[in-house]
Amino acid sequence: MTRQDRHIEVEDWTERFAGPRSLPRALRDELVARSRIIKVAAGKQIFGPGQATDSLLFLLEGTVRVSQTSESGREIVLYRAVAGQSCVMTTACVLAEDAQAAEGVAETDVRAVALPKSVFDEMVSLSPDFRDFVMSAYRRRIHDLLRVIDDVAFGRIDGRLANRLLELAGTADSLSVTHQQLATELGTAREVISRQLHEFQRRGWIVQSRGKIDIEDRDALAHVVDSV
Amino acid sequence: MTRQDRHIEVEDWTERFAGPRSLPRALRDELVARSRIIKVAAGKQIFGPGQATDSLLFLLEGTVRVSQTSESGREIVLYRAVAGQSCVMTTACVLAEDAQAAEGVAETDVRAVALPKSVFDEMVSLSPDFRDFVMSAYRRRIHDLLRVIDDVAFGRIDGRLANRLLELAGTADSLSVTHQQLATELGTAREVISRQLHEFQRRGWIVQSRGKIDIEDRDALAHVVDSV
DNA sequence: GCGGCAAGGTGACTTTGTCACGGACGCCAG
DNA sequence: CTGGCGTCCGTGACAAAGTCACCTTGCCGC
Repeated sequence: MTRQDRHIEVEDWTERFAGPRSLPRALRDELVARSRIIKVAAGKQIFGPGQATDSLLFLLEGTVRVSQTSESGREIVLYRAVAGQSCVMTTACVLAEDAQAAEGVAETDVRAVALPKSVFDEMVSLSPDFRDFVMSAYRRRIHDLLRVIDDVAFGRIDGRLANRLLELAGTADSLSVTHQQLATELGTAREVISRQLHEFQRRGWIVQSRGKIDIEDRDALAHVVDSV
Repeated sequence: MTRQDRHIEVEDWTERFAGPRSLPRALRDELVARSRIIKVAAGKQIFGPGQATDSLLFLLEGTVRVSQTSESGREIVLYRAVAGQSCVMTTACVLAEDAQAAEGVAETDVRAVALPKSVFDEMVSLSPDFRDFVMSAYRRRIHDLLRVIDDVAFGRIDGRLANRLLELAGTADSLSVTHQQLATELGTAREVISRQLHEFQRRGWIVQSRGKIDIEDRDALAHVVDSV
């Protein structure tokens, strides 16, 4: 990456995250010097237990899946950080400090700004906009976690599964995913997913093939989601 | 409360939460004028859906139980904010902004500083110590929520119940609590709790009477907690 | 074609949640 | 004291979800 490219990137992200109004020129110049743009290939772990990071990541492109693994080895997806949404801070900072079993994995190729903690602190103190951004990021995460708790504690898995299928598919009507991956999404066991998908297929809502699911009846699936 | 009392309170809490070092005299004086000490009786709701608050609470005395209720009416306790611990900010701010189903209830009589949002923002921008305090409060909450998710998704209820019994009892070996209350703590149904307690009693770990549980064998209960 | 491996299927069983009761206890009015 | 009433708790039958063990099927490289 040339120096010019890098400068362009920085101009871009400081305006996106901090707001041009409240970020003094001097501070921005210092940020140019003290941050760097990193790329992570799809599938790589970005943060996780036993991996102390002292920088925070701000997504420019790609999505990061954040999940938690229990002692017994079972896993559940907590949320996704998606570039382009309002909230693009991976909570590396939060989760890395607990030596918890939370980890973040790049789901696609990821491009992000790595901001050292010291710089982060400066920005928080100097830029009200940046501060708002950080606060709303935390709020958003807590909101996501509350949703997970509600689903896991009170939701039925048929509805939760139907929901994930529609979410993961987006506008497409076919998605490549294994039963095990879906089980991990929902924090349950593969057999449970297999049985539910079998039932969905029996009803003609989906068609399964190895590692792939075709959605045949969106409305029926959507109906299951909120019938719960 | 006399003017003198009030001043003492303020001296007290600003030093506790913001650190004397980094809070300018002028700001502190303004805080004296712009905050107030409130009291809440045990059992009263402090924040909840449909109750917009524009001030934040910092606990001086008492404990606040924060729980979430699903559409179906089932409830689960998310965490407790306890005065005297490092983290005493109720997340009214966070949870109130989502019109979510999270609510905070005073478990004991509560005394707290009510800080208007505008003053909160000023303090965040002016005091690094206060900022750290707020950040670590958020971290702590997220940590608590991750624990809840782990328990609900992967934990067995016998272990979770034994854990709550020991937590709620503290050092006492008797606690006044109904099966329904315990069910709410764990986000499950009363019948489930009744059956488990029946089993605990059969094994001689506890003795039940109406609305009351006597702990007979702490070690056995503690062993169930981590056998899970 | 074939060996090996990951994906998926299945049955038996346990644990947890749901539903519909009914009985027990405390408390207060008559 | 007695009859109601509300809360608390017990229980059985069932449904939903998770666990365990083992099997089959499709796929890919050789």
